[in-house]
Amino acid sequence: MKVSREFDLRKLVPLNADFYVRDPRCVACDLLGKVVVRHLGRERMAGRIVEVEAYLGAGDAAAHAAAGLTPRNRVLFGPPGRSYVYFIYGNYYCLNVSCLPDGVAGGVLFRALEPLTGLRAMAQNRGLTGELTERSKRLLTTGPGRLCQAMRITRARDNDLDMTSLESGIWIGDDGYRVPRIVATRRIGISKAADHPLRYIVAGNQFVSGPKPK
DNA sequence: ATATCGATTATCT
DNA sequence: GATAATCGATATG
Repeated sequence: MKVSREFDLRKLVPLNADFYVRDPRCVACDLLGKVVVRHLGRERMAGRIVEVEAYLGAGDAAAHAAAGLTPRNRVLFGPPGRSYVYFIYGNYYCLNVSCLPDGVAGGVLFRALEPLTGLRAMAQNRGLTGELTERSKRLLTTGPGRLCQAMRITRARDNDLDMTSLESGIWIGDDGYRVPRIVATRRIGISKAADHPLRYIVAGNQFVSGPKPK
């Protein structure tokens, strides 16, 4: 998949809030192939979305929103297209985007990106030294904790940002790229409601988490 | 290649 | 006090 050569940040059009006012399952599928852009001062990083998970509202026992509104998860209940960043396992952050209209909970977790620009900075943020090989590129943004570390996304600074705005530091754009094929599987790392196929991956993409396919 | 396990802390019960 | 939308290191086939 040689998208990086063709990638042009200037051709990226931000997704508007209406995009996110839908069932998280639809939003999740349609986010595959879109691009996450991170601005940090002069630093610019971007990666194509290749793996996501949908989290629903009260009916989804695995969703943070299932227990009702709390200070932590309030963004999920708020307006669409905003960043929900949470801290997990004492070490890592995970990035989500809120879905559905204000007052209705739902979100999509970003699980893996194919790095496009700013790979050097990402490697530095991840503490990786040495040459970037095809192998080590997979360690940059493959996995929800990794992609947050690579892009220096933290809850204190980056929770509840408007991801439809170029000004916010994290936004999502469409450059017209369309993914070849989508596969749905069970979600990773959950114990409740684990049997629903709400994880969506770009079939055959090397940057999807888990054992390397062939 | 797959399996197991420790790290480390915010959040909720 | 228990758990977690994880990762990386280590061990073993």
